Amino acid sequence: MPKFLDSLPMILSRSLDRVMPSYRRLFQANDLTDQQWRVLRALWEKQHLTSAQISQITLLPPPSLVGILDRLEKKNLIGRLRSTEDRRHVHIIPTQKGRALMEHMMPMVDRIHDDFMQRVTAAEWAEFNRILEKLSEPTEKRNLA
Amino acid sequence: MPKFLDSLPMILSRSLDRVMPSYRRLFQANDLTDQQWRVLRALWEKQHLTSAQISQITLLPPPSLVGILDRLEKKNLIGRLRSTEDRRHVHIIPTQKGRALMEHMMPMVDRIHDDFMQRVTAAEWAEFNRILEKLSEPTEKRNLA
DNA sequence: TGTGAATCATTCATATATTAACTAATTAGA
DNA sequence: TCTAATTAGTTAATATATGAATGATTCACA
Repeated sequence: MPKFLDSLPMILSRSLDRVMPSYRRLFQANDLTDQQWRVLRALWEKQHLTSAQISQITLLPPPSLVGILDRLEKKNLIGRLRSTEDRRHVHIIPTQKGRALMEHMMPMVDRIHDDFMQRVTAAEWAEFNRILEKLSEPTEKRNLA
Repeated sequence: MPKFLDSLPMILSRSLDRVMPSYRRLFQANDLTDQQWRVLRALWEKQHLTSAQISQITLLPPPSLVGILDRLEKKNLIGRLRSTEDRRHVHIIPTQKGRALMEHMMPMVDRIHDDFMQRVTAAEWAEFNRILEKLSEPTEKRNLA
């Protein structure tokens, strides 16, 4: 008798609802939404990404990404640059101001992450990821096994 | 060096993105959104809930719930009934049509859940829940320990 | 017993999610 | 080489999320 609250979607949603506020306080203090930070965070690892790549990394659907990039551009945190080789691609590049904000925030974001990690052992974290992967592994991949 | 994609929010978001499509196909076949189904699902266990109770159970924020209830009411799946004892409360009750839809869908929703559960052992599922609870336990509760 | 605090549902403004469709640019193949 | 199929980014329509504020009630309690 699976209870509603113990279903996989509800468990994951509830955890997200509990985890996000710690991050969101920091984002709001820097006038960013969760999603806007995700885009900057993706650009932290690689300063030169196309819109499609950012969508893949951040899990933000392309139609949403358009508005998010618009607002980041309006705040002068990123720039859009249409590719010359393949004119369908648009390269996203952080501005000076964007890089400065990222450098300001990254240590605090890492700190929040570390605080969560301290709640469990390294073995528990590994086990958690292993089971979650089994639970949510894409069906296509499963059929190959 | 915590990588972006391995952060708790991204891991949970990615899993949700992978799990939801299985459910969403069923919801769409019955002309429901994820959130609209959540409300009906809550009314499955208890056919008499106030708006605030539904918000707590479903994790749907009150401002969102207003519109969701509006649309369920327009589809004649639920009814709103203002309480006589405390006129601030609004009781939400499934209609005949709503109950019929719930009874039609519940077995299939349970089936999807069971399919996910078959991916892991009972021990793994328990361990998963235990670790996730440690990871996302509210701060207030943690301070009491 | 009156009055400020708390509660419930709601509205408002803005940002994002979802699905379908559309445009411009590129590629694949007959 | 020319057209059909693909791809990247975008627009459109509708639904939901988030945070602040409001209106109507009810509660706490001096």
